[in-house]
Amino acid sequence: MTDSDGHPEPEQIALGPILAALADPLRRRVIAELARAPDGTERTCASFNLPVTKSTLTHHFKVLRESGLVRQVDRGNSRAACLRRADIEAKLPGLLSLVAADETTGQG
Amino acid sequence: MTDSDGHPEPEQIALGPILAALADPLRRRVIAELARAPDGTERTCASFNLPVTKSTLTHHFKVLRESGLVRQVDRGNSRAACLRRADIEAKLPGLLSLVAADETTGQG
DNA sequence: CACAAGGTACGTATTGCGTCATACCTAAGA
DNA sequence: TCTTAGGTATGACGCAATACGTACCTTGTG
Repeated sequence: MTDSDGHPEPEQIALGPILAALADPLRRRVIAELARAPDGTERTCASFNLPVTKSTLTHHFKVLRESGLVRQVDRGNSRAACLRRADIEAKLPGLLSLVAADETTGQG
Repeated sequence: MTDSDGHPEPEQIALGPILAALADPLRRRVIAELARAPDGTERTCASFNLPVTKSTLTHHFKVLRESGLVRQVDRGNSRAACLRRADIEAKLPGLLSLVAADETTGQG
């Protein structure tokens, strides 16, 4: 066990929670933006400009974190979220490409 | 428009409804079994032995049908469901492999 | 210290989803 | 024709998920 601060181990990443997390349009938008960005990109929760309040934002990122899609690291003042690209690609190869290529996930 | 009897055209198949459909464990189990079977396999709704009633079964297959995952064709007495493998693979390549390979989708 | 910014936790309302029961339809067989 | 089997449509119920407001914590800055 490394941190397990709500983050599942790479082997514990399962299809069910991942699909459940990606079923929500807002969460899928977050993953799509992260997937299109270069690997290792760190972004704060608020930087995605989702049309929800702070508490709802926290809820969505908790789902993303507990599903294993993103890792949240403390950056002093705020908390940065970065995509667990390698872990997901190892367990579910090609999934992130599908989300990234989805034109429905409008960023405009 | 061909049939469009609740079946979306191949171009209309979108990631959102597909993921929403696959988020449910019962529906994912159906798709997993169909994906593991040879292409063109036709199965009746009841043949999957899902632990739900008839009406719930109809509901789930409606979601699968309207998302574009399966096509339901009238077979006189009953209605056979078959996986729209080519259509899905064209829009979302690799997705069916992930569902088929998921060991969480226990069939035992 | 005071204050603002970013997140979290708790409680709560509301919506959606899965589930069922019932009633109805169609096709095949006795 | 009657019965049985497989599906569908509708309505209702319960639970989970999304959403919000509020309060609170932490870090950084004035």
